[in-house]
Amino acid sequence: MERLTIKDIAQMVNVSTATISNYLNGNYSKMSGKTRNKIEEMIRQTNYVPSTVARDLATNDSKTIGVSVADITNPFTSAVLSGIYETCGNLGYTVIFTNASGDAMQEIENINKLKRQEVSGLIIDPVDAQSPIFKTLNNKDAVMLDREAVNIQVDTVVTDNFNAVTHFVSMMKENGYDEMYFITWPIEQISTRVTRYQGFLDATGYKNDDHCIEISNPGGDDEALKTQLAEIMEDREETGKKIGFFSMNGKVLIRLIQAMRSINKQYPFDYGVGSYEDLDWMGIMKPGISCIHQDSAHIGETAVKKLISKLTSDDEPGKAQRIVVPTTLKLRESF
Amino acid sequence: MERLTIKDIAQMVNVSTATISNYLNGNYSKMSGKTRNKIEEMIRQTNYVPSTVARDLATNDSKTIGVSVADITNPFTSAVLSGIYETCGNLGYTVIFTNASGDAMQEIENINKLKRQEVSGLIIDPVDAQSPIFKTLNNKDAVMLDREAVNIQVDTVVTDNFNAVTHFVSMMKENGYDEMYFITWPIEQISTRVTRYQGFLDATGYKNDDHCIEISNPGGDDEALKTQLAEIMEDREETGKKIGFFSMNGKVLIRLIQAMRSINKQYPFDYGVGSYEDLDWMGIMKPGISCIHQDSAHIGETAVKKLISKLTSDDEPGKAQRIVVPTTLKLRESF
DNA sequence: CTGTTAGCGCCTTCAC
DNA sequence: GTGAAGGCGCTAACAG
Repeated sequence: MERLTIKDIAQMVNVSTATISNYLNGNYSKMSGKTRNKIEEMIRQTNYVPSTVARDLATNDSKTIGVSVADITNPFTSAVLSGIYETCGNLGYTVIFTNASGDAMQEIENINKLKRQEVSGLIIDPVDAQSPIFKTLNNKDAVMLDREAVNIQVDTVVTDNFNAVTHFVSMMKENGYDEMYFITWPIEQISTRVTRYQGFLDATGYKNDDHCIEISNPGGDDEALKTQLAEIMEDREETGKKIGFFSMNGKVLIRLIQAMRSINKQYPFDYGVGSYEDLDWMGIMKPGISCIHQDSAHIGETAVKKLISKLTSDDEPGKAQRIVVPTTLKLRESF
Repeated sequence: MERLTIKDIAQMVNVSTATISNYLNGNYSKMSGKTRNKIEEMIRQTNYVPSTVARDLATNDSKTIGVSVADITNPFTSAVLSGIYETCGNLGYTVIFTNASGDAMQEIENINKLKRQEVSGLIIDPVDAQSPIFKTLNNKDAVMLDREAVNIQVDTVVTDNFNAVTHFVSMMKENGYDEMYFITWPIEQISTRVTRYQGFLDATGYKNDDHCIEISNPGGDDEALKTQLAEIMEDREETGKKIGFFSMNGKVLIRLIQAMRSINKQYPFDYGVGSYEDLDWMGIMKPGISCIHQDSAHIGETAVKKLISKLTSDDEPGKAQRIVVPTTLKLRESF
């Protein structure tokens, strides 16, 4: 993919490679306007492009940041990645990206691979924030985001899950819902799920997990869910209580609505719903879905800025920080 | 991010760097089992990782493929990227990724940047397949996908847009739709849009563009669309014709449904709809949306395989090929 | 202003 | 089996 070297064009212009190098690095003060012009001309003519790998080797700085994402297929992730990419570009960094596809083992491999690539820094959207691999990270050159470890070792950018959910669910309660349910993929210590659930508990005041419905994420059939929902709804008919559901994310919401539909229940008449995550289709659903919106691209941007500021400063980073990014509410007609 | 070098561990084990290098490259036949063990042990102890950039420079082969995507935010794109990433990983390649965010200028920059990075090969999901930048590509080390140029210069992996749409729209006609409309973002010579539209024309037999509705993609307000739809629907009431719409993609479909709803029209009663693109929410829409499904990850996989087969073969690639990937239909209740 | 000269970390003959 | 030495393309002092 490459051909000419700095030496070639040095010969052609009849100067030393050092001068070309200086030209390449914008040190124009170190050469006459004349040679500068000649170099410029020659580079255009020959279509010469310097080798970044040689440069990286020489400077021992790749100006690339390695990214490991949990699952690129997730809309949240691609938005984050988009923010990361754009911000890196603005700051003169390249991104090399790896995808764990939701597999914690793959994630470990990815991180090792990135280290081998001599990236200047790491941004990680973890599958498993508790993975031992993260203990090997240095807070000087890494940032994590979204899911967080219980004792964070590196700066972590997270969404304001707790307050967002507390606020949202409180609103539902104010709207007269007597009984609320939190529906989610298995919580499994995953910080985002845990925190959203805590927000739910905080708003509702429930002391046990009777109002938490976990569904398996692979899909599978939802018979168990249907019967559980049927019972809840039946109960409602007897007591006349207004009941509401808060879904941990868009995919779970889809499952909920499908299951409800199969037992002939419609929101917002038979039940109220709200969801974490703001997806475009939520606006065109029969009654629109009220939800919590997080600015995913901004999360990526924040992570990059934090990382690069650490990379370019020479004082030690100190204790790992938790950087929280706010959310906004999108109120529609689903409750 | 790096510390030890090959020299360091050579000293520690008391052999030359060449031996270490041989070890690193699996040339175990070139050393005694004893030294091999010592080296292995030392590498584990010291946690030494060889520098890829030095290796790349020395071998002049980076084993990384550069990817330029049109817009990472598009679900199609992230699925493709996921396929690309996975396949590259299996084949021992790293991917470095750039995102044009739908901007043709940015795309040009990205491609130049990738070239500078000395990638072994390029995979491009173009914003503008006609961009002059693609004339600079070599069919030996590049593959394009999705959108294609009128005269392709490099192998291009595309979806079977024409047949998919022809087939789908024909089915709608068979279901009794007397009049069909194709709704789309501005076609603007973009091959995927052009081809889908041609499939539509083929199925319907329309000779002019009276049944093509273009909407602007930024969003904006859809007043024009609403009045246009209102007229069409009014006409329908007079003539009693059954009318159907085919949407070029999921986002356009959302706009269509929203506009229809604002004039109080519901599918499948007042009109029928179908769409290109299969998104998860289409299954939970009031009546489910019938659509055309494309296996995006498979497109990425196909592109990678084609590329790597070219990179590793030493005969010239010859004329650029068009590789078409099939689609499947998902029939639900929207028409 | 311009050229010389060491490296950067690894690979690869080519002798020993 | 092992080591010495040159080189990959570029940068960064240091001289001149």
